[in-house]
Amino acid sequence: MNRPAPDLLKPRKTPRQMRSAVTVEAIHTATIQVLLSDGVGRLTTTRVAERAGVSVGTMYQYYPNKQALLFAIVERQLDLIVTAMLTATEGLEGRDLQSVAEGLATAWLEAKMADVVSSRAIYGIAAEFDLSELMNRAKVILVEAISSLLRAVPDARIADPDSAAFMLTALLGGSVRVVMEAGTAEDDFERLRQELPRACLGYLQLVACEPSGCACRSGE
Amino acid sequence: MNRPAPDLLKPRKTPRQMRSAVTVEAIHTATIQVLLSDGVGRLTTTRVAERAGVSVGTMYQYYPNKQALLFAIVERQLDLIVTAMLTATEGLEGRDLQSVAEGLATAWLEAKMADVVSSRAIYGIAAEFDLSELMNRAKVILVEAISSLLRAVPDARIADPDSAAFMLTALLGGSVRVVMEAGTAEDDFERLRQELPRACLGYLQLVACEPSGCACRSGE
DNA sequence: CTAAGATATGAATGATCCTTCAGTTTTGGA
DNA sequence: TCCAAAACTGAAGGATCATTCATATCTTAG
Repeated sequence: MNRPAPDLLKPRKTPRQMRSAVTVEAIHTATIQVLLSDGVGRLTTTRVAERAGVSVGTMYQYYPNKQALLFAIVERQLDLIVTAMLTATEGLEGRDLQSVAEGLATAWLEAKMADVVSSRAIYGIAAEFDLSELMNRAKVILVEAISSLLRAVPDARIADPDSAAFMLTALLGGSVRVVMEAGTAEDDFERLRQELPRACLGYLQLVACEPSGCACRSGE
Repeated sequence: MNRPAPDLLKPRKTPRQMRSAVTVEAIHTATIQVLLSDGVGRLTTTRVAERAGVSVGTMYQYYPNKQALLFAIVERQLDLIVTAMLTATEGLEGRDLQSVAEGLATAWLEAKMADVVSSRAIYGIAAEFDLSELMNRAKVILVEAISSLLRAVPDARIADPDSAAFMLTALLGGSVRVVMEAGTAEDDFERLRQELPRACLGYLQLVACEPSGCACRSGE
């Protein structure tokens, strides 16, 4: 949809003085604010600069164009999520099926909820620019980590850990996204917090059962 | 984010002659095509008109503005999905838990896959304009239908059918969306087709188990 | 066949926006 | 203190776009 040369998307220069670091940070948060209050379609370089208390030219000193700015935001946010999930999986290594299922769900929810604002903002960018490359890179890492985590579950043998991991990321990512985009109904979030861990557990129990007769042994 | 007077979003007039009906249809499909090839951000009234083989003015005879055009597209697509799901739930009334779970999953997949193009296009619109009202209306209908469907399952008592229905729509809608947006990898679709029904079944079995001791009786 | 209504045209308008760059201000080391 | 590098400024260029409206063409009832 939109695949410009990659050099055109990287930041122009890194801040050397303290003040410019502050500026970059200001631009960063201003972008997210504008993204939320006005939407991607109304996100303007001028508007961002204004909100950041900076002139447009300054913005272009750090980002070669608007898209680069947005990509930087996405990348940072994606990194946050991925590392959060990676540390979560580390902590779950070797735990039983129920702990793993619920651990993954709550870790994901926590990571997303920690910065609902940024998360929601990113969903907006995704529509306008082609983020599939960035997203896929993150997805691959996650699927791999979860897959090996599933292999290490002591109380269950999952038939196809890769498929299961793939499906888990789709379930986690998708459901949270849908609910977040739908609105701010605190009710819905509460339900999600309650049901998402169950959904993960239910799915894992099922794919763990399949090869041999089902017993649904896991903790209950 | 974007909440204009509703009258400004309704079509201006309905075609009276055959030729205008053709025109409207052409505009409709052209919009989707442009949406896919260029993205929402590059969707231009001129571009749409060109693609439809029509002049810009013609477009404005039927839609008061660009947003109205996009809303019309979304509404139509949403209707398709909802009615598809409603007929599916009708057919599942009274069936056992496994049939219901798998029936819902495959119905959803079928509805979305039937017109991947339009579905994907809509995901794009969602970011730019506030579709939460339209989406919510559809969601409410679906949740209600699924909830009552769950109540009628003979071989299981679901503790909180409303929550379960809510969660099911989130799982279905979210996972399919995520996979569709990620790219066109046929592999992923295949996995989804295989795993989504299981995910639904696993979740339902779990929430059906909970109140009293679990036995995981359902068909296997 | 004809007029009235329906439909289509597309240049012009006015607005918005991204990006640049010549010039100014600030910083930090010598 | 002084200056070269680093940061910052914002008006202006150049491009795109949504929307309008005066005009032209088509359709159909009578």
